[in-house]
Amino acid sequence: MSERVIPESQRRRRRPTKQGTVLSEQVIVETALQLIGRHGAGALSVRRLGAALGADPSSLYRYFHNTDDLLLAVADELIGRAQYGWQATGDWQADLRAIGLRIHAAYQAHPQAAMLAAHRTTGRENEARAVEAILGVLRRAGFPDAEAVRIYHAFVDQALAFAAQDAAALALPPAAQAADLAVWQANYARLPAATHPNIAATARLLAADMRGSGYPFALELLLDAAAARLVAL
Amino acid sequence: MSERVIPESQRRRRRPTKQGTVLSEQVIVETALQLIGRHGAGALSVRRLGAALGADPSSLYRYFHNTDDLLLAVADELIGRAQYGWQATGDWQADLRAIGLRIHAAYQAHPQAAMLAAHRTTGRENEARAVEAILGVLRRAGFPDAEAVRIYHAFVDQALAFAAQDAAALALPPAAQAADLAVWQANYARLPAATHPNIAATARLLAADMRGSGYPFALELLLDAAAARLVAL
DNA sequence: CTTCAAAGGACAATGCCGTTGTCGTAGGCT
DNA sequence: AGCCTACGACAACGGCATTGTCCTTTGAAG
Repeated sequence: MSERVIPESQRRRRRPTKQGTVLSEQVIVETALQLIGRHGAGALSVRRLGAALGADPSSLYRYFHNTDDLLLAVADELIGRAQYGWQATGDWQADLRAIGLRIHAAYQAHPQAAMLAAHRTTGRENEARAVEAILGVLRRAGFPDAEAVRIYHAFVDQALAFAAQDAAALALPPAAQAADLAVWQANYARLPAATHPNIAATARLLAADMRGSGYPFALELLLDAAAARLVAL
Repeated sequence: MSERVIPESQRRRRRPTKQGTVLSEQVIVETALQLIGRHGAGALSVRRLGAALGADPSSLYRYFHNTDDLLLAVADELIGRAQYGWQATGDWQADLRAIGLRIHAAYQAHPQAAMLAAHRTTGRENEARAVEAILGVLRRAGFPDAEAVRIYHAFVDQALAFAAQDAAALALPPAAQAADLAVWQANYARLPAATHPNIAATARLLAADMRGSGYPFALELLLDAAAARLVAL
């Protein structure tokens, strides 16, 4: 076979599938996003995507080389969505907080794609725009260049790392997801004070706190520490 | 079949496989780590693991309920290795710094496994020991329980999230790894000041800083912020 | 209009995968 | 010495991504 993919721009024919769908990169990517959103993590397989589109699974290989290729196309869409509509306010802490939470939220909306996207440097337009914006906020806040770069690095890596981390939790099969949670609710709640005094003393608090993401608070700590450094200059 | 797993502690018989291996949780987990390390994360399948052990794939189900269970055991092994030989010093900041860097280092030693394991709550022995130790450091430092738990959450998730993030970079094929770096060295270095003034102004610093992990500095910021909160109590 | 190359959807097959029902053997207790 | 059953082995099932091949349909050229 060697190669059956034709770039979207060079497509001339549009032939409907047996069930009447007219395929295109756009339609496939959007359906994939819907599939992930509606039926959770494991739902994205070539077979199921084909079924959702009303097309034979193998037909998708006319549009993407393989599943990774497809997921990258989906991921590309996400990078843009994280920034969509953001505007600088002039308050650097508020701005960074907003950017951090936006990145986190955008990726949580599509956990499957997030896991792939979060640790790749694309060097493409949307990424460059984000780097530029964050560096701008820091430099305008008064951080010297070297310090701005260090904080940028910690800030962005932390946002992406947590995004991937929390996405991974969401992308788990429901059973495993429930099991992970149950560990805090049941397992740790029962450890005896004799062997695990600190866990026993805080079990209730742990079970409550570990339900959610650690990111918002971690972000707050990072912003606090950065502010302290700005003052100390 | 319903249930064929017997807890390691209650095992009495040790029957060698056809090829002579004597199975045990330990042997299986260690072989899994080797397999992942040598042939990549994709190499970990029940079938291949069975082959590497000289046992029928189905035999592993006498030791683990399913692959996820096995993966959790591998994850717990990594957590155990991170703590091996650690001792509290009484200086809470130094202690947390040491634990954080140890976790990070232990996972970097097995990048492929780290990617699979870093997102999971194992509920197993080594994890409980780590939770207990970290909570102990924070409570002894004087943080009230609720605050200790919040900081524990941020601290541990940050360590694991960065561990997974940096592991993913290490686990990339060398070519892709080089390409990622090149983005900072070449791509961003060439963006014109007209469109990306902040990147242009810091390109050299960026290229240098983005080579390494953002974790050590992010950890420092977290510890600084926590210390400030302790003082403010 | 008619023609006709080839785009692209469908089918079938390949070789993975995790998992489970079942069987027989041998380990170790009494 | 004899029994029970733990546990390794075998075989089979259904689902996965991917690919070789066929054949219908498209749409441009004449």
